[in-house]
Amino acid sequence: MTDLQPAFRALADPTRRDILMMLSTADMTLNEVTDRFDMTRAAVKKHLTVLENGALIQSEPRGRERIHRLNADALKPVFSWLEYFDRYWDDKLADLKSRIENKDLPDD
Amino acid sequence: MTDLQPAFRALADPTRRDILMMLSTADMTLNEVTDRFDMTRAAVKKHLTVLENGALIQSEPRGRERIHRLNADALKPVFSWLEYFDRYWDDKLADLKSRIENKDLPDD
DNA sequence: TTGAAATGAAACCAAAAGGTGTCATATAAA
DNA sequence: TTTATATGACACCTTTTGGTTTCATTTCAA
Repeated sequence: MTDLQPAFRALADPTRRDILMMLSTADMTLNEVTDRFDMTRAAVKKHLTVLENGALIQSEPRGRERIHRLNADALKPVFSWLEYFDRYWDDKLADLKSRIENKDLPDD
Repeated sequence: MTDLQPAFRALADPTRRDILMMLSTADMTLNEVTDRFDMTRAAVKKHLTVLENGALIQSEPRGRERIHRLNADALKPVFSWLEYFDRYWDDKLADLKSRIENKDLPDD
């Protein structure tokens, strides 16, 4: 089984969750991410490292820059872990299923 | 909106995730939880406090004991937060929906 | 080719986290 | 009513975390 710890660890910080949200709309360089926070580039760099350790993002160099990209698939094991508990929800599966089914589906 | 931080914080530790799993099968006292870990009662007590701060468990005294119970509903906001990202999954919604639909449903 | 820009990396720091042991208090039981 | 049990609350310790500043390296651009 996959080691959930690096991913859960990465998700535990609000700044890192914000970064994930940001990267869901656009790939970004370190400087671009830093511009959106009130902290130093070095601090943001550390957050990106933690996210990358959890495989929640990937990055590759482009010239002197490095592009950071969301890797949403790495959230699947986390999602699955949580999913175990849905059988203990008061309203069970109903509301989750309805939420999922009301999304703008791709082409199925 | 709900403050996700206490819940994500609580989930970040593997011992606490184990405790949640344990409490999903049975309510337990502090001593009962402690028996299943290789750490002191005081340490387990702290974990229970963090879990309770995230509302992931609830507790009430019973005589000189205190019963700890899973509160799975508190995972819903976490689940919802993660759910945002499923649109970025490679295989989109297909596998999640199938997993959910294959559970032993209650009575619908 | 020289300077500016983007990142990497290290040393350092304060606070938070995860543990421990000890003592106090409340309740059950002999 | 003693005594044992279950928990609560501290004080304390070490490691991790989240942040900083500083310096080095790589690459683009004038």
